[in-house]
Amino acid sequence: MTVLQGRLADRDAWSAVGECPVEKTMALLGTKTAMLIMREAYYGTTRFDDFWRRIGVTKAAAAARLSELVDAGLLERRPYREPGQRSRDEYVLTAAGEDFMPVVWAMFEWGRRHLPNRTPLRLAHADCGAEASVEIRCEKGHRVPPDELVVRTVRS
Amino acid sequence: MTVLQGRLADRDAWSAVGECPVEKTMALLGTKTAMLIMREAYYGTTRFDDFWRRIGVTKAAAAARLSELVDAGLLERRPYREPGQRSRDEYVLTAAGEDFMPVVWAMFEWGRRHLPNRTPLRLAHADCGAEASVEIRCEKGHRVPPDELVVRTVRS
DNA sequence: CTGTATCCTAGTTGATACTG
DNA sequence: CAGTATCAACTAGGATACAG
Repeated sequence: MTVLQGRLADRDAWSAVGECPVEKTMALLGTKTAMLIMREAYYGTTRFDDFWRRIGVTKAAAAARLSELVDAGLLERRPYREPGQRSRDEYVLTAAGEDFMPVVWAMFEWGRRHLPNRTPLRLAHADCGAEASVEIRCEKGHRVPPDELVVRTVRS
Repeated sequence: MTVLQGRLADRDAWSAVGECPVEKTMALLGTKTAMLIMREAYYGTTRFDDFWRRIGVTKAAAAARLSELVDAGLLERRPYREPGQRSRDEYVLTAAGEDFMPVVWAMFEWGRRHLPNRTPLRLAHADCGAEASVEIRCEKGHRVPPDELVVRTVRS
């Protein structure tokens, strides 16, 4: 499958190189609740009450994860005011939060295809109506199959 | 951002529709160790001893996660024999395991871009040498930006 | 090299009650 | 509606020892 290329002879040294971004990302977002909050945000949810009820977790869990996601810069608290109500906060996606979409939708697609379920939900491209999914592509636009993907080092 | 389309008037019902694949995927693979095992498998690791040492977890944790990944069908135990040694098992990727690549590499790319780190590692397309990343595309080949992605229901 | 067994700690979550 | 505060349950993971 994937082949490692670069200057490091000792494969064991790779894991230490700069500390893996996968590991750091999991440390930050590797909980069921955080991932589902992001899914909800992509669905368009912004209010606290909608988050915890739609996800099906307790308010305590939702509040803890929401705060972490705000601190991590994926969501932003933005004040809003319903007519006749006091000002409250809603949680809106930041650019970094939108950039996280491939992770969530890649999980969605993998689960949809490889786990038993009957979800009628599909990703689609609004502009042309075709179904969408998550793929690995190179800068030249080629689709990159597993056996053509390599991990290599770049010199700083 | 993402807009929900379909026949369901009540947004609260969406989360219940078929049970979300993201949630199921997280239940199965939502641990740091499982995700790093998949990363290692993509790096080309197949031996038990390499897995736990390169990932930096205990043998107990690695063994538990490896068994789960085998049960879930992402990895397969395959007997091999070193000359003069008894037969042992190695862990090799299945088709379902390869399909999981977009999840791991999407995390890799997000972490690399949005978390402080100096990893010199980059994904690349072996055939043409260009850098690679994970993107959302529709069947017609259009790149789908966040605001053009929708989730809709299909009738069974 | 490829694990298993045991004990212990830390983090996530559920349940429930309370506040503005 | 939008949280906070507690407490208890479960699980992942580290440390260590042992085994084929």
